[in-house]
Amino acid sequence: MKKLYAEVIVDISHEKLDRPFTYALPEELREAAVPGSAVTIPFGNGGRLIRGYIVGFSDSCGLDDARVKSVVSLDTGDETSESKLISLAAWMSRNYGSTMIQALKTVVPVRKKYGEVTVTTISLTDRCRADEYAALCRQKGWKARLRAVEELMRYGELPVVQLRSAANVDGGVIRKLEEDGVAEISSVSELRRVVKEAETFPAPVLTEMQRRAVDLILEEWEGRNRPVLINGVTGSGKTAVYIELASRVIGSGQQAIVLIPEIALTRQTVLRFVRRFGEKVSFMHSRLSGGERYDQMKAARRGEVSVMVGPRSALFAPFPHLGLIVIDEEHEETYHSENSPRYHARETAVRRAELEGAHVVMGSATPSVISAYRAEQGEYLGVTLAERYGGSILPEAEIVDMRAELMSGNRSVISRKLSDRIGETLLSGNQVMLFLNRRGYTGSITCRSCGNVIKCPHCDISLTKHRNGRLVCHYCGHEQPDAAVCPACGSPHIGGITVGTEQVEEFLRSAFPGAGILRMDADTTKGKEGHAGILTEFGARRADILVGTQMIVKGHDFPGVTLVGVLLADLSLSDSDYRSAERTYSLIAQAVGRAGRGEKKGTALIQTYQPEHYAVTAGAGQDYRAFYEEEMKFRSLMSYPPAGHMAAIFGFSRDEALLSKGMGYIRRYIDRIDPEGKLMAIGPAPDAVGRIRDCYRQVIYIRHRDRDMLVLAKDYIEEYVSVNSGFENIRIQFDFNV
DNA sequence: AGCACGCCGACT
DNA sequence: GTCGGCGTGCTC
Repeated sequence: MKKLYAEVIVDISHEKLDRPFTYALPEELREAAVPGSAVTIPFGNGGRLIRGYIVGFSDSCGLDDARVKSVVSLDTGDETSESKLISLAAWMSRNYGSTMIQALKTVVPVRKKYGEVTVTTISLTDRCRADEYAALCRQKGWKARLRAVEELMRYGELPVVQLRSAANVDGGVIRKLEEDGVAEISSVSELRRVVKEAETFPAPVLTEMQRRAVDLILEEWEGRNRPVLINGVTGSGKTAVYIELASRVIGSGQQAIVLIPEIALTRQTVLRFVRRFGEKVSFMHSRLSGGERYDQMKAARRGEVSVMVGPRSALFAPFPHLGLIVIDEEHEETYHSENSPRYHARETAVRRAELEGAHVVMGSATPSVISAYRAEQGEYLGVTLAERYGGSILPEAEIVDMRAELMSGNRSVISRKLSDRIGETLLSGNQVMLFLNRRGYTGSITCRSCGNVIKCPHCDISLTKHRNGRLVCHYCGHEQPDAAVCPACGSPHIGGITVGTEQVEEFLRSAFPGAGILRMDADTTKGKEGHAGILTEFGARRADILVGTQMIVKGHDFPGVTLVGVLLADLSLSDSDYRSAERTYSLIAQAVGRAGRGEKKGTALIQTYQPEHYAVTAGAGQDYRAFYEEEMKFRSLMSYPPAGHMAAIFGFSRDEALLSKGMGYIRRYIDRIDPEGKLMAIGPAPDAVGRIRDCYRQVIYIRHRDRDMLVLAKDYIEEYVSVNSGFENIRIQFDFNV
């Protein structure tokens, strides 16, 4: 029988070792070994035994057989938090079709060069002794030790890493100092903490409705422990529920992870956790340096913090006794990773919780259709928070038909009605928020007379205008010439809509000369405190009108705002993928929810070219149920998720012709995988961005009723690609969360 | 990260 | 000569 080799990642977090090593796999271990298996292997010159993880197998090895060592044993049953994270990585690599190394890197952060991370400190045992020792070193000419002792004497105590670089010595020298009794190394760390000496406050008293939700969830935890989906209208106090549940978990000696979409936009949520749990809270954000991030993870591992608040990546905090994972705003797209492994934090959280016996609680005012579907199927426990906190009433929403506006001669982006309302609101001394929906802005073609959006005849997805002037479908590759008149009504007022926040601001300045106007978009928030600065200004009522893109509708409460205007509400409907209606509903409902958070009753005005579209009407009324029912009809009809399963196969290459050829072969191969023909494939077509840094990108979508079939197809395709030499210069990536 | 190897100055 | 610290480089 042929010899079998295992590719093994060694359990040493160091840049230089961050690659697989080949080991021979003894015959008796073959059966039980799978990718992700923990193994004991000899490593280094001394052949000392360390832990490693199998990431793959091969029956040949590229190097001299004599140099290859053997796997000593398979390690099972050692269920530390770390090894559970490794199995999570194995699951991710399998489920999302990435390599095990990529998955491991995502889950277990690899420590970059030493320098910034301070963990253990070294201190002098006794001053006189150090003096004597220094003299001895001088006499003996022990340069390295002398440098180290002198450095130590200067500070008395300092981090080991710092001493190593300052005195230019290695671990051996430092160990010698310890052996000779001059210094002692203490493992008391100096982790840089993000929360220091915060004052904590008792938990706020829950409302009757929140209390009922908590009880329902606690009861579920006692029994089936399904993931919980809280559908709570804006202002119903989901955060209070999260905090209550987190304190229960912490009270029983466990830890909690709180995922949020983006820290800049959810500052208030983070602050509430800090106010409640103080120093026990740590949070992560993109501005954190690698070292700081590493420190936060380390603090979690040691149990020095009990709550980790952060984006997607915080999901991998290595808590020893994870009890709860909260996913706030679970519908947000930032939970879906764009890099391999293209994991979804929601699914991965559920999997991690399963592995560690923890609970998952997610919440949203506008749940993703997928989660709502799972709740409906009983896979998740659905909990509803229907009332707004403090009894404040839902705003009155009105839909403005922009087609009529155009017909009566108003070609500006702001309707007369909205303009009038803005005037009234300013007069009464209240504030206005104008939300410009810029999703779908990239090149879709809308008729301004009838609201028709040009769609693909095969996919029911908006066509996108390419630079060559042709209209292209990103799903199936269908192409047609640009239209001069609307195919539905014949109007010549058809084309891409080009409106920016700047134009809106200009319009407002001329229409309301006295008003204070703030603009918030990618341009004005570049600075460090960009978001916070503008929001504080507006919150302090130093301006009357806030104009902005998506970012202004998320999270913030401004009691002074009584009017919210949504411009181009339906623009996101023309996003070229099947989730465009979901996104549109969510944006409109959130915008409407911003109006009238205080005592005063609010009004929302929704301007649209498609006033009868269900995403618009349901969004205006914040009627999730109505939206969901309609949307599920569409998804079922088209077998789009959650009615069916869908995956994307991406191909990347610098050679466009080669890529097209290779993807064409894959497409034909897919058609042969399932003899029943139930595996549907569309494409290949250029990806949403067809080329990045001279690397061409194409995508094939596959759909099937069962997800297992898609995973099977993935395995087949991977095999196909690895045995056919034509794919050497094409990178293939899978995404199971399209 | 941790270990061995080889270089180089110091001491018998 | 040879002993031992110190820096370098490699680990399947």
